[in-house]
Amino acid sequence: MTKKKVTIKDIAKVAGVTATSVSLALNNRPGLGLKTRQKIIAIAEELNYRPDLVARSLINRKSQTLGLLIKNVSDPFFAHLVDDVESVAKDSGYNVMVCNVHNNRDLEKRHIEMLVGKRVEGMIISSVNFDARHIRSLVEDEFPFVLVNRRVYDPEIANRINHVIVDGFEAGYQAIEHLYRLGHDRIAVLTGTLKSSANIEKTNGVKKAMHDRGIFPDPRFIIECNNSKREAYNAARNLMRMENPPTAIFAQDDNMALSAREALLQGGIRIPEDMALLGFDDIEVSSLTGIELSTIREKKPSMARLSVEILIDLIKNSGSNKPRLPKQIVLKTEHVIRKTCGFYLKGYVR
Amino acid sequence: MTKKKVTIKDIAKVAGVTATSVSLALNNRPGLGLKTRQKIIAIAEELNYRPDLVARSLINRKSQTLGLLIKNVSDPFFAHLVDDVESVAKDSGYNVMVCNVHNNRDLEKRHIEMLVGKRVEGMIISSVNFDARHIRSLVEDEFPFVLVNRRVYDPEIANRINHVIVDGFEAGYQAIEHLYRLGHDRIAVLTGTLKSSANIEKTNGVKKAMHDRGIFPDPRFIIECNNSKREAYNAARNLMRMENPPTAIFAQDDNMALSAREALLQGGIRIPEDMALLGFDDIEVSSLTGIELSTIREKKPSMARLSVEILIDLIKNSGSNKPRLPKQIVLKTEHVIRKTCGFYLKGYVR
DNA sequence: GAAAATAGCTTAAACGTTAAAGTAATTTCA
DNA sequence: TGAAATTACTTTAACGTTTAAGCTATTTTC
Repeated sequence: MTKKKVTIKDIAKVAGVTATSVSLALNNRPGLGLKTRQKIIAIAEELNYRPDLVARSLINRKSQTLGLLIKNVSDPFFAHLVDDVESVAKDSGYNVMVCNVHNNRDLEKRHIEMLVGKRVEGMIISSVNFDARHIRSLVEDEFPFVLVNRRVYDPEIANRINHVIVDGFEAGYQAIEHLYRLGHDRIAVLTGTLKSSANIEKTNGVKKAMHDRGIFPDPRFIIECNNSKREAYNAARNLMRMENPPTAIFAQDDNMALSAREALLQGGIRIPEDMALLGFDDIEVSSLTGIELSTIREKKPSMARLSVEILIDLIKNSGSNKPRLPKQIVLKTEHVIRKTCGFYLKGYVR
Repeated sequence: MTKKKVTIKDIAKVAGVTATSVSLALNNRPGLGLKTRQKIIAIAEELNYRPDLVARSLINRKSQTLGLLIKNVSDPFFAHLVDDVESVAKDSGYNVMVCNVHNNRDLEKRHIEMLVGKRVEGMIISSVNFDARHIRSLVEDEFPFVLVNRRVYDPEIANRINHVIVDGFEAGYQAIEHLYRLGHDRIAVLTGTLKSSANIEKTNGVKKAMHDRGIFPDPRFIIECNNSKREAYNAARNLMRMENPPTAIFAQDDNMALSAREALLQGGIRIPEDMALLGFDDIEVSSLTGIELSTIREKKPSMARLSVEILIDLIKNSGSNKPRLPKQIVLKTEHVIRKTCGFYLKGYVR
């Protein structure tokens, strides 16, 4: 059985003082004589005392903890986000509770309630479905949070929300432009979940770019793959088997791109000779020799860093009631041209 | 400013009852009339009440939370571990707090204290340096925890600790045997941190296998790369530039193997023709077409699943004081033969 | 119809900590 | 020298919940 925890009272008893004095001593606060102070500290050390952060949280309404909601950590994009968020948060003395939400709206809601219940001081949310109700209640409660890579359209709250996103529209637009200039006009797009603003906007950019260039794609070319590897794999396999297949695929994240790549290569399709491939995110794998996926990535400073900084600022100022404008940051993207888009094969042809 | 939270007392006031009644109603416990019960629930709903889990934790000494210590989540091996642990834990109603420890013993200690302070009910530790003091104090406090992929040698506590590990010795032994049978006797080994039991044991297996086969490796062939990509990259580059280089490299994790691969390929070395390469872990990337890293992996059921199950069992029974033998599980490994070890090139030659 | 049981609620205490206010002894300094 | 200030501590209450025990009025039992 777990041994009984040593509390401040146990120390007090041994030291012959009151719990308050122990608290003062251990927290290094004035109002106590040097001798008593040292005695208390020694006893605490001796008894191997560890403060109960739960009790402390309860009384000062702080937890020194941030919540982070993501899709799932085994996706390298999010893993990297977690890492960055944690390291920036740590510099300000915050711990991070990570929750995997798995495209499950109900799970997201439960996790948000759990985090609020655990008194996290703020949240970074990178998982939210764009019309999520629960976000609204966070806004109404004036709970500090920042959306990352997601935005909310709900007009009643949209301009009260802090977010850090990439310019998905432009990225989508330029993706198509890039492929178009490489000579493609039969371009398939594997979209992420269209419940997420990031993917909606990329898709809008894609459509606008196509429209501007007079491309009217086969509707079967725009496939919602929900950021799922399996779905992307299947979609690519179906595409390549069409009687009149596309000549390029733009996958809205690198995971899907790599899965499509597997499908194509296994089907004997050469990349980029037979099919150009363009991803999004520039996860680490994409740069490996033999993979060399052409892709698009956010420019620095990272969404992770920015969002934590905004969040902490938000928390710090959440006492004051001067209304502050929400920070809504849109990061630009940049192309990382490697081998799979075919640029190095033939360059731009138009 | 964050709005004031609705508490049980607020509900009580509105309902004209006492806090106790509210608690009874919301927790669905007997001792209340149906009408009052319904009224209270309605009001709670109305006020958008969310229980304060901190207060609840304080009183029932439970947090419904497990701690998980890993090196860092952006390493796919650990990301996968996190994912598995979380999903198994969730099935039993536990949340998971993940802490990245980054090879930093002090950080590990602080994280452990934080987790204990936050009253996690148990921990899964996959980060610990084999001689870590802090583990000892967990043992002394009879705090429930399970080591994953790590074991502790300290004889005073070694047989009181629960762990789930892979048979590193055998894996290391067989790695060398495999390469040897493929014709190699100049084999370099990129080890993980030798502060971790997992790597120590792999290395012992390696040495034994070499010894048994009369191989006395150039000491410059055994390189501690600390599971670092950069170090593995540099090590591989140095190896290939030697006047009498090895003909095979065994990297003790796939990350290092892939980094070594980069170095070799960039240096014009063909894999496996000029240099065979064998990894460990079988992370997802390793199977991608064009990578096809030969590697070694744990057999199912996964360490993650087993460890959570053991931990939860431990927690459940931590009230009873019948002493239970610690569970110490050693998983076998299996080879995943792909292209980089050269098996498919020439098969075993001895 | 009196004793016993029950239903429906309340009171009080507890979890481990911190904050605010209070008290007694000591020091300061005009 | 004596009022004011300071020091070194203690007392009390609070954070939001749960729980054991208590109370009262009603119902059941035989």
